[in-house]
Amino acid sequence: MRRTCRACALHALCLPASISADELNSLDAIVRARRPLDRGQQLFASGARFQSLYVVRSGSFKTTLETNSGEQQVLGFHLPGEIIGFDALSDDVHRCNAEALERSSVCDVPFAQLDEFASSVPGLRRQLMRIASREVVKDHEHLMMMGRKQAQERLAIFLRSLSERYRNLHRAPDLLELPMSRHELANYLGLVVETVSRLFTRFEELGVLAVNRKQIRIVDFARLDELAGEPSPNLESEAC
Amino acid sequence: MRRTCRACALHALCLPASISADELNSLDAIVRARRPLDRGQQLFASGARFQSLYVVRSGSFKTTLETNSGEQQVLGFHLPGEIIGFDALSDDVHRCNAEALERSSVCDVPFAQLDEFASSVPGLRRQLMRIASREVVKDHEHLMMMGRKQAQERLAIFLRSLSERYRNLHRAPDLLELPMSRHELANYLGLVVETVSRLFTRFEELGVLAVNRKQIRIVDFARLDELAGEPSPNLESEAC
DNA sequence: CGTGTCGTTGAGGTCGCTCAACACCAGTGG
DNA sequence: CCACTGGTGTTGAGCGACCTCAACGACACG
Repeated sequence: MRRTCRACALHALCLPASISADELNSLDAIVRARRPLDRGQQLFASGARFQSLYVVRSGSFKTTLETNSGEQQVLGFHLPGEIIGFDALSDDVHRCNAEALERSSVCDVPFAQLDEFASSVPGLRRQLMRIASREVVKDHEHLMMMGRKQAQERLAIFLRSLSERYRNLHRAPDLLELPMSRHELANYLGLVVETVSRLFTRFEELGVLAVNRKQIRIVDFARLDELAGEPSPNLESEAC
Repeated sequence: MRRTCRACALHALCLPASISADELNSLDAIVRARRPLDRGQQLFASGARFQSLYVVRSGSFKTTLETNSGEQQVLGFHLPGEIIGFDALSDDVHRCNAEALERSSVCDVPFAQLDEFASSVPGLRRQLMRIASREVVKDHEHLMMMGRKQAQERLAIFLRSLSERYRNLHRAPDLLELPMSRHELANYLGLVVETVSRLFTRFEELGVLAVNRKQIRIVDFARLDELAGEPSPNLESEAC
């Protein structure tokens, strides 16, 4: 089960990006495997002491934040190659919950050792900051979606972005197997589940998607872009 | 105009936190002052090449993201001691706009030199990650507000949080001098300006605030907490 | 088959948006 | 001194996108 970073398919997306072969071996010595988590199991909980960053190796996770009134806000969904836990670096306590959406496995990267190692490897140091920064950029886009977009655009933007992430993982970008429930998706989008359900129906009627429970096929990328509020340049709107 | 980090009042909040006196001098050699910006002037624009992180020294800034349809989303407001530019570390290009809300000054911290210096100073390295992580935590809270809170709660949460930041800066926490326009505030909260205006009126009628244009006085902190959706423990709601 | 979870659909209500008018203030120029 | 202007903030009326509530259908699991 334990494999080396070198042999890992996620190599280029992950921490090892842009470090040498020698250094890769040292990193391998730090990274620990972890027994797979089942659907619904927590990787860590808000308030827990921070020790490690986690890299999704297979499956998927959601991170959530609890309001003081007990509701949850889904902050993000995390696919293989993505790193979870950066919010905990601020004061060594996890600030959100991370939960497996399906049977999933992670690499456990003890931060103290990683930081120690990074001090001598500028490339790794840089990559760490880069990934933390990407988290910020991702959140900013999420914020823009929540603040300025209406329901239809939100779902379209989400599907497009998920498709893009699938492409980066060398999965078919038009065949989305949603790991999250409608409820979790709606929550992430700042909507209620009924609205999302109606949108899937509408998108199917428009010939943009083929929906079968959690299997979504994107039929018309150009129109999906339009629905996302980004009129594709090569396809003029019929109104003009 | 140019002052040292050592003499700076923001010392403890900023990058120098938890580094030694010697190291502080080295940091001083890196940091460059910059001529003050007037209200409306941009510190950097989205798409610009990233060279420096900026620390707000006086005044205040907003960061914004532009949608593809040309609208803006305000991502955050930045008070003295706060650091702007972390979103640019992902690929050395600024991913948002930063604009002065009033006459303001910043410290310019060239990142290449900072990173170089940080390699030999574990405390600084750690502090850099800490601040980046705080940015993530802040965005997560903003997201929760946008996703799960209604208008009244949003404004109350914002005012409470601003008051807290004032307290950290040793300013009176009940006397808020809002540097942003109603429009910018509404945008940040994911609302329209009319809604925010009505809320200020309502909060004043409720005896929670005293509002005079951009000068806001918090009259009743406990009730503001209630409006923020956090029933204060020592003050039971009159309904029970 | 019953039970529970999840997703879909319908009917009705409401919070916040849209649109429009007006108040307030500062700056400008006669 | 006042009129004029533009920017900013407030208020009112009406509407609509999304939420709420409720029922039902589909599927998994015992």
